[in-house]
Amino acid sequence: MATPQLTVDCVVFGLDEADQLKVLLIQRKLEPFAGAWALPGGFVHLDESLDVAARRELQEETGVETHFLEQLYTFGTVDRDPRGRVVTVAYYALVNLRDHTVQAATDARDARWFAVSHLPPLAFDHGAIAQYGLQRLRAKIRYEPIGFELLPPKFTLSQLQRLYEVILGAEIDKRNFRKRILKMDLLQPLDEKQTGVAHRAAQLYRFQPERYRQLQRSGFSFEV
Amino acid sequence: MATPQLTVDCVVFGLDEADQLKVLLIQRKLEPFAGAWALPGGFVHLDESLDVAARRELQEETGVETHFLEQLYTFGTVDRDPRGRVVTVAYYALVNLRDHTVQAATDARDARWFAVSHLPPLAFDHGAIAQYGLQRLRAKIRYEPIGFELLPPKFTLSQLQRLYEVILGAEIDKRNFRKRILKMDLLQPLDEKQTGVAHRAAQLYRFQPERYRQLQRSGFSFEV
DNA sequence: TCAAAAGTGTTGACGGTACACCCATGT
DNA sequence: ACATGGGTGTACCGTCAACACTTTTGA
Repeated sequence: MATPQLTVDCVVFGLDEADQLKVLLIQRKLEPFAGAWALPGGFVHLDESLDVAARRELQEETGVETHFLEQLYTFGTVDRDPRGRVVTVAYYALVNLRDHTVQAATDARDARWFAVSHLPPLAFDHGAIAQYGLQRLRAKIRYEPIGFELLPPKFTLSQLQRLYEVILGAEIDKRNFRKRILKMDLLQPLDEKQTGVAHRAAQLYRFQPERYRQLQRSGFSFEV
Repeated sequence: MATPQLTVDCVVFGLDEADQLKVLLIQRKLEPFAGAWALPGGFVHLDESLDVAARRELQEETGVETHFLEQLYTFGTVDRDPRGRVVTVAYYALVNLRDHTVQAATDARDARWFAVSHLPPLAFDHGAIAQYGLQRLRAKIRYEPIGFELLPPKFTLSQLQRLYEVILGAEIDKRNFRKRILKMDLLQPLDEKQTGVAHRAAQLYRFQPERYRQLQRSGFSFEV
């Protein structure tokens, strides 16, 4: 029996040096939509699971590897691909952009980071998929500690706060934010401070995933 | 290029007369898993979107039509179907079971309601899918007014409270529950009372979806 | 010495939780 | 008259939001 073809697509988010939220796009070489920007993705092979396919396509098309990859939604309207019936399982990923900037910028495959607020027109229904991913990110960052995936392993509380402010689009009170976050006991203060800044150096912290899982089991729920 | 075949499956929830949470299953006629219980579902046609396919399969296999149908997750491990590579887009649905009891029970296709706490062994990975659906229902019922989909159009506050107690698995204080729910201004008290009960007749209410959408736009968020 | 961000406590308002008794109805 | 669930108000406590000044560092 004939059923639709199946692809995966990835909405990859990163924070740039200026704390701006970015999405990773590739420029299509082939028709349809040759020359247009699109989400990285492609057909699912018969011998790989969906998330393996998503990671493979992301690696092949952009060189990016990510720790955090989660299924977003499956898009399956009849006319979303002019080549015929293609259903796509969309994923979203969070990466520490500093690790990837150079690779993506110099990449022969022409992958680039775009500010979420200034995405170019996208191929297929990828514009809608990206918006959906952003919506999910905004919702999920409030009740799961996934923001840390966008930061380097060692970060300051101000970096974390700016991350929340950018993604949620709202200012947050510094003292209250610090109290809330530190009270959760999820961050480990390191024996290091920020260096090379023209002001008082900030304490560096590390997120403790093990601690989070432990707290989760005892009924704790993350809330920002 | 060969890609996986695509099916849809539905986890349909209903509340029975004794306020027990039930799931609708069908008994398979064909191999693989002939004779085993399974979620209603089947292959996606080339000319129908995913949610249309889900509704069609549900209707064909059980006679049930539902107002509330939402995508759950797409399951795509390589070995989940012995026939070959099959990816399934799972949906969950909520129905007012009283409307469907007779149909399903007398249905030639052998569809039956099972208590969520006593599901038989299911075909494929349908057991895991059903559990995932239950988890989603438990989470979502707290922050979106979807519980009403499980009740008749006219219901009492006690019915609603029992619904929450059964699904969340916790007792709720009657006075606080009523205050919270009524304060939201989502329920319309009707000019009718419960009849035929051996105690004081309860006020009947109707959920106002229009009102909810209106409140949503002004930033209101449902919380129970 | 100046600029720029780090760091730190208290108070008041509000919302949530705990809790017990009388009422209406059918048998 | 009795059994069964329907319906109602208050007081306390804890949590969250608002808010401003001192400290450290490099230029």
